[in-house]
Formats: sequence, structure tokens, C-alpha cells
Amino acid sequence: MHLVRSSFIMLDRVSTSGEQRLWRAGIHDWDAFLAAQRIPGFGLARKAFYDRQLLRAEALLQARAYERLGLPKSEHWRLYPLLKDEAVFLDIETSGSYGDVTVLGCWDGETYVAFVRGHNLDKELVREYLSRFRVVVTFNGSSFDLPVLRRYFGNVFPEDIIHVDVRHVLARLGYAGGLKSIERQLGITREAALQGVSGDDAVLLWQQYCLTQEGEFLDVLLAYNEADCRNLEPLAAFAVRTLWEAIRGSADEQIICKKEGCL
DNA sequence: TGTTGAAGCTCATCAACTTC
DNA sequence: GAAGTTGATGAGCTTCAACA
Repeated sequence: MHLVRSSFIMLDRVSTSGEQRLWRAGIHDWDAFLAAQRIPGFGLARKAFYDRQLLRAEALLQARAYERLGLPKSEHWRLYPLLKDEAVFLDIETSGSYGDVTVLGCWDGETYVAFVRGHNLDKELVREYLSRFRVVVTFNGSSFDLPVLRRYFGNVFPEDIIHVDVRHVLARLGYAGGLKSIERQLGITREAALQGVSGDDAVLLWQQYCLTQEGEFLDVLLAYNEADCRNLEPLAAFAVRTLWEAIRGSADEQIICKKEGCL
């Protein structure tokens, strides 16, 4: 199942409910929409207008211009299965003051890279590193990590990069709470030494490292940050798969319900 | 504490459909 | 073809939640 080519919410005046109406009508992807002569609820002029929009979207998809598809930000997660091999999972630590970055951690699915203040937390290094990716995955990054990085560096992200904030995807599935809480709910574990370490502890670890210059404090901080980054990968996979099943499932349920006469 | 997106709500508007 | 009805959408606003 191609999540993007099954999506219709990039069309003008089509919301998630409109999209579900199309699915219930048997229009499961762009090909089905374009092949249909008539679609209930859409006039001929409107259908022709949407045909043109879908053909343009198909061209953008082929050109890998995903950011121009017109998907709302809240639905960028639908691009994740397509781009997961080009994703970076990102998490930052600060000194405790808003905007004061100490560590920027990145996991690309194989390797963990840490940019540490006083060592390699350099704007050009970060910009060059991030330019390799098409998707950045965070937990609550739209409210915290990304604005903080913008304040600290200015813009270091490529213009065409897609941002997926896993927190909001999980929230739509009913998973509330912070990252560690949701990890526990889903059975995602951390090594024993890191269990119980929180964001507040990360601030203390950095302060102790600055005071003593003892590497073990920094090692624990980086191990904590790495776990935050690494665990985003299974969280993102779970969230995207489950939300897609949920929204497709709810459309199918309404079809079954209609057939059984419960509407 | 600062920041931001999502969600929920109301209200006005628009488009499709039905009826005459 | 015109008028009325219905349902969906967008805009604007507020509230909530999460991060360090």
C-alpha cells in the first residue's frame, strides 16, 4: 500500500473526512480516482479539476519534490514509509536555559552522531550532515528541538526536508505523555544504566561535566541522548503503521456498518 | 519558561444535490 | 433554470501538551 498515492487530502477543499468518503466509495488511490467517470459528491467540473491536481501530484512524486505535494504538516507522516531510508532521528539537549544547545544527537538507522558544544557543535558541520537526509524525525520537535535549533544556529535544515513529529502521530492514536512514558507503554526498553534518567538529569550531567571536565558525565549524557534518538526509529515505524491502519480501518468499518444497516 | 502544532469549537461560506 | 436544503470546509480563536 502506497500511503501517498492513497491520499487525497492534498486536494483543495478535501479534508480527512472527505478522503474517507472517497475510500468508502471504493476510490482507494489516485489511479482509481482518475479512472472513474463519475464520483458521487463531486460534480464533473470539480472532478476534472481534481484530475489535474492529481496528475500534477504524480509528476511531483516522480520528481521527488515531496515538500511540494501539498500534504498538510499534520500528515507528513504519510511520507515516512517512502523516505525512511533517508531519515534522521534527531534529539537535542540543552544547558537548562531555553535555546542553549549543548548536544545535538542524530541516528540514521545505522550510526549515531553527536555534535557536542566545545567539540564539534558547528553550524556548517551540522548543515553539511543534515543535507544528506530527506526526513527529520523528532519527538515534539515542532515545538522544541527545531525552534531551539533555529534560534541557536539560524536555519541549518535543507529547504526540502520533511519533518515528522512522532508525538503528534502518537497522540492521534491515544498515546499521551512524554517519550519515556510512551516507550514503556510500547515495551521499548533502555539499558539498565539509563533507566530513570530524565531530561532534568541531562541538564545536571552537562553542568557536572562543565564543572569537572570528567568524561564519564559526558559519556552518560551522550548515551542518554543516543537512546532518545535510536528509540525514535521503532516509535516512528509503529506510529505510522498503526495510524494508517486506524484511519483506513475506520473507513472500512463504516462500509461494513452501512452494509449491515447500522447507519 | 518559551515555543509551537494539534485539537476542539463556533460561525460563515460554498458546492452539490433535490425539487419544482 | 431557479430556489431551497444539506453537508462539508475554512477561518479564527482558545486550550492543551510536550520538550530541556
